[in-house]
Amino acid sequence: MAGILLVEDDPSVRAGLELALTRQGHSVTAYATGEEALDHVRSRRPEIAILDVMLPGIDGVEVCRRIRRLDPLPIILLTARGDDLDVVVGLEAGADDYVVKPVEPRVLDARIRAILRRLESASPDRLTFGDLVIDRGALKVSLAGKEIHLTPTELRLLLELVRHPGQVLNRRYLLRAVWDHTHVADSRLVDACVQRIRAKIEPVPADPVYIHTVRGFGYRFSPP
Amino acid sequence: MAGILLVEDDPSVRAGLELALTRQGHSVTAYATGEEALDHVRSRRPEIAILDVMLPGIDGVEVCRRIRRLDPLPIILLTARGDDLDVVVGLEAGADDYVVKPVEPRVLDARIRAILRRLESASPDRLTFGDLVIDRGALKVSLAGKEIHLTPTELRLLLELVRHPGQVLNRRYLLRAVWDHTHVADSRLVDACVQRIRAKIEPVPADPVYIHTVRGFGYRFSPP
DNA sequence: CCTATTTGTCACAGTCCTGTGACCTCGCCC
DNA sequence: GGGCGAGGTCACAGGACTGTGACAAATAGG
Repeated sequence: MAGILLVEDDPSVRAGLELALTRQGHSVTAYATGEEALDHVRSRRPEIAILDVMLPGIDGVEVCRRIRRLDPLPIILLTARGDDLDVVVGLEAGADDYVVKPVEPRVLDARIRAILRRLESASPDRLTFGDLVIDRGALKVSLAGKEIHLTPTELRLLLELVRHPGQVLNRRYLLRAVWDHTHVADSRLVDACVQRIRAKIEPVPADPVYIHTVRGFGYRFSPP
Repeated sequence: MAGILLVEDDPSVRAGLELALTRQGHSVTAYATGEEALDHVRSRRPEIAILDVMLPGIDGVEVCRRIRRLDPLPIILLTARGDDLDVVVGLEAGADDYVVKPVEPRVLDARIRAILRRLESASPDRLTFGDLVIDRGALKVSLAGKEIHLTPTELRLLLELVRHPGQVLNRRYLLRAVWDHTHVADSRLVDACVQRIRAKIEPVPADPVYIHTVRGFGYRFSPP
């Protein structure tokens, strides 16, 4: 069901959690280090991340912060210590929950489901930005009530921009997120695609209301 | 700030939590029973509810279920027992978090903020220095509420300075950090760029408030 | 197999940005 | 106060970036 990213350096704990969560019906990918986890977030976009705090190299809290810069996905921190200060620091770093080991798999599962449930209800399938309505369930976009036809790539790019409203996303990021390519950096692909979307959704493409160019950095979707 | 509904039957615990949360800047309404809490949800629509599980009359988990039928507001369950089964049952009942008493007020506050943050779905990566606001996610800079346009290089330099508030950064360092290292150290490049930023963000560029010159060393960003 | 659609690439033009050097001003030290 | 060196200011030409339309390759559908 959910694509879970699990990071835990202790092999036996890792295997145990992976097995337990898989049994609960989740699809789990497990790593031992933060670096691998960050790569995974960049390339595979999991639904939720579970990070052990004590990791070799970059620690879990720092991984949490870095993931936050990449993606708003929910994060559960896992730790052997239940120190109050740790909890506060972890949550301030952007984590959604902080769980003390050892944890019963069914408890972890319940917490995962609680967070995902909240996320579902908080992010409905239909998003409205002024005249622009994006139906993520039906994969339909309409402007002022009239349905707009977007091609698959255009739709993926628009959805990716919309997932981070107000944030500037650079071309490299978008190339990785929308196209799976390990593309050359100086490709005009993103520009061309943005331009095509603008032609369809912007009343005045030359003076965009939704997708703004941020020279030297990338593009930003922001509600009008 | 947030309208918190607190339900706890033990008067001393109730008073303690109410005080602590109020001190953290929340607006708290406290009750001793679930019935009162449900009335409050119906009439006042709080932003978040914190429920003790052991309550006279309707217990906290049941209150949680009934609130869920009324309103999707986030709920934190509070309990003296940390039984795994209780946790699972509580979260299944629709709670967003489950905290075991005794709880440090700052931990509770951190958990409240984590949930509210998730709900607002906004992680405003914002820095504020007096009138100057720098949004690192949106890459927007504003002064006294009015948006300022910075060019890419100006923005990179400002961000680099802001990353080390109060520290003097020399020109060589800035050349490496902001420009690629292929530039000669002995140029007016950094100065010119600082000057351009000052012209945009300093009320009186000749008497800078944000970016200070440290003769013979470099520049220092320090909040006013 | 043919056609229509979609997608990646390219060239070009316009706009905006930026590094540079010259020159000026200021602060500091004697 | 004078001299010196560091920093401020400025204009401008070259360069970097992006928008745009055209086009060919890839793909899907009939």
